[in-house]
Amino acid sequence: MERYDAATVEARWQAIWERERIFETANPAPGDDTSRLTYVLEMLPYPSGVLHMGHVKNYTMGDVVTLYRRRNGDRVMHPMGYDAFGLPAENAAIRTGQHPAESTRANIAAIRAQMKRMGWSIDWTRELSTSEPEYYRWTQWIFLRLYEAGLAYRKAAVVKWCPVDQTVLANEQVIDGRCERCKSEVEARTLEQWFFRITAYADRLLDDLAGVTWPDRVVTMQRNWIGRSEGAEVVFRLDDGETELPVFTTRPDTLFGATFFVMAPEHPLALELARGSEHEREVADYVSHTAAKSEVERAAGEKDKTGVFTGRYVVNPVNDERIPVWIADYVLMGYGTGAIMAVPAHDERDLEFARTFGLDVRPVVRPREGKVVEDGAYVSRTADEVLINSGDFTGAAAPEGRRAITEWLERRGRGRATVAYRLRDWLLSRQRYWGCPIPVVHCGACGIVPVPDDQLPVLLPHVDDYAPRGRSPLAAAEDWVRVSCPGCGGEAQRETDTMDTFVDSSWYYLRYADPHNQRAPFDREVVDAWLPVDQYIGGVEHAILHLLYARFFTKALQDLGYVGFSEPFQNLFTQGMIYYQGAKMAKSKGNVISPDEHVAEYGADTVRLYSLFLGPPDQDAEWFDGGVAGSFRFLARLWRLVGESLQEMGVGIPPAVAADGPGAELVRNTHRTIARVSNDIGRRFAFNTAESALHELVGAVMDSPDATPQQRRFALATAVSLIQPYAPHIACELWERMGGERLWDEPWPAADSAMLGSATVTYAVQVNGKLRGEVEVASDADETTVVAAARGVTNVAVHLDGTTVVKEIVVPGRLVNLVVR
RNA sequence: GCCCGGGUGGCGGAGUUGGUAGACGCGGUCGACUUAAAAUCGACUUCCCCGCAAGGGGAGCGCGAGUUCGAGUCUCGCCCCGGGCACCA
Repeated sequence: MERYDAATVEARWQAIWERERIFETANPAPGDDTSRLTYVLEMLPYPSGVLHMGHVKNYTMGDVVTLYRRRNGDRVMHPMGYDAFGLPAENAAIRTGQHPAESTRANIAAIRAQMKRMGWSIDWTRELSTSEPEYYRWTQWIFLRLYEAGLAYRKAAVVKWCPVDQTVLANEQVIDGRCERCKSEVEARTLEQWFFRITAYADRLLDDLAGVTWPDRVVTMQRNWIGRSEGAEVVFRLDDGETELPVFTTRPDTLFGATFFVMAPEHPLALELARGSEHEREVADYVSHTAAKSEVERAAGEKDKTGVFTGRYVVNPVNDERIPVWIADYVLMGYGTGAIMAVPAHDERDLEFARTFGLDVRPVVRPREGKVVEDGAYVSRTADEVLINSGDFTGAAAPEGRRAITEWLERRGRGRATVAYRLRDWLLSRQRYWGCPIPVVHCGACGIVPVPDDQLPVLLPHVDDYAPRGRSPLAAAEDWVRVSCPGCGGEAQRETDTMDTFVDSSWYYLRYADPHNQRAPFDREVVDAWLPVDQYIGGVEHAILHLLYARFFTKALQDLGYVGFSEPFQNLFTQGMIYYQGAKMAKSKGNVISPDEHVAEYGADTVRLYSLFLGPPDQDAEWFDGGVAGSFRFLARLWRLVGESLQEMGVGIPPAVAADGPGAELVRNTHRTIARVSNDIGRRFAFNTAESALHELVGAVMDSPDATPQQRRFALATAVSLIQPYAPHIACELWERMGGERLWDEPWPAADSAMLGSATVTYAVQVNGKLRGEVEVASDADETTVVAAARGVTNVAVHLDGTTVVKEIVVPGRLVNLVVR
């Protein structure tokens, strides 16, 4: 047989697969059995350049799962698309002068070509791009449905502004006070912006995590992000006797320990309180000073407490005590009510503040056991505490005290049990060009008017100057902005902000199911048949943003009756990142390896194989170029061995062969390999060790010259069959040469459980836990026989000499340990 | 500070319910084939000690304890690396 030439083999099979359209999976017809419908999905790429090795690993993993499941009888949908709107394309466009629509189109074409060259079994009839009007028309449509439901709303708010990208950012896109993308410090601005009311779903987003099979750390990250805290709202009254100032606390049991009261500088009443008093100037200075501080200074800086006294007091509802009101930036406007009761005896931050400004510290709980530090202040973490200095509640255990005080407040209308969340509403407006237009019109007479469905899509106009200037570049497209109001017909303006890209990717997995629907984003019956996604695969960097937003969309669409399920992704697998030369492989780091060179040198099968051989798929891995050759050698060896086998016995694929003669072990080994590979791919997601098992099997063929040609063929044919999910081109080629047909239609090999064991087993023999020898016995030998054989091993006997065996431990099939004295 | 991962040869990593640590691959050394090289095939490749050798002994999975006949794996206390959150009341 000629030498293995990947390029020829791969071109041939890719042509066959395309001609036979084997990657396409039609939607179920009415009445079809839907029980085997399976949806395997990898996160769609962002077309800012070509694919790199991280993508290769991601999509190869999805392809292995897809091919494996197909051969196990599933009808698998495996689609692909492009998350094509967004800042990187636009920023690149500003640099290069190429319009984002053009660069995006070019990048998509390049990526598509790469994907086809990799031989991934993608159903191209379902391909979509979020920047195409056929897609974003429905993004707009969904926005309008959320708007009608009150889940999209507009409000003026202090928002995070990126001065470089010249746009607002969602909370989730601010990392340590810096823009997630360009790393510049974000600023605070007050703007009218669009929000999605994701907070309305906080509890469900939290509770439904129990029903999905996701990595623990992703679940934990989402939980922390939502940040649910149970506690109470306690209403303090200002010394004017009227103004009510509620606070949120998780520790109503410490209410008697409140010795002062603190409001955030952004609190609407902050300036009001000191007006006309001697404190007015100081308070005003402090408020404007903290407003000028950047997020970075405020968040990452020292935790030194600063603040000013307002000269005002509030009354503690539980004991009518007057306590001073301070303004301090350690209280955040965005959480709870923007004001707190300070209990310095039992809260670190309050204590630090009290010490800085000489305020009272009054302990009101005491641990049943344990030390009380200094003046009785300590930060409590245990539930085992008792109330002290707390009026009628003194002596109660803390949990009871908590309940009792909350009820007491509730009865008097001075408070109630409540829940606070860290999660904020999702700010979706962006003052940028390359995004989905928000389909509303601003009319002087009617206010905000949604664009009627029959006028969708609101097309993104072509503008030549899309450089950001703090307002959307769309505002410059005056002809486009000017529109007649759909309500009154009067003169009106289009909304010029575009949507956050994460809106586009929050529903794409639904569109795949019904990608050409012209009347609706998707048909409910179709999505209900396919979804939730059975296996979602992507980078862990999306643990919060994308996954949280997509879950929110699914739940909102369920409530509106458009889908019949509440979670989009039943099983999630997060792959680790690929490092190269010690850094994350990323375009911004300039250390991106494209698969193209390696594919040109060794072929797609080799690159696919090596991308999953690097290590456990959920862990980060270092790419190193030298390793690719090893995967190629393996395929070339398999190729050669099949060639030799063909010379030896011609074509034929034996369904099973007997385990007898010198090749018996090879046959058993083959069955064990089937079991290992199936378990590793199907259950463990251990793609690297499945490959190792196949290496071993091929090695065993070379080590078994005495096996019969049929036995060797059986082992080789099985190896070819098992390698197909990883290296489908060479597998199909060799399978065909051995006399098989359409390997992708062949059922996945089944291991004969009777063949999994060997005729004999090797026992390790230990004396007092130390390995002293090995002994081979029949695998059905009983314990007595095994122990006798173990004692007979020369080196074991030496170590037993002059001792008494007090205990014999036999682990069946593995080891004997003789405990001696 | 809190919450997750991770730490095993020269390197990437195996080690499934506690049971022969180092599978598989990379790299390296030696050998076969070859005029030669490449390719391929074979042997060796954790460290130390004894032995010409076959073989034997000891140590060893970040560090220190513990449980156990037996610990990379379980428990406790630390150290280091990576990630997430971080004044969230």
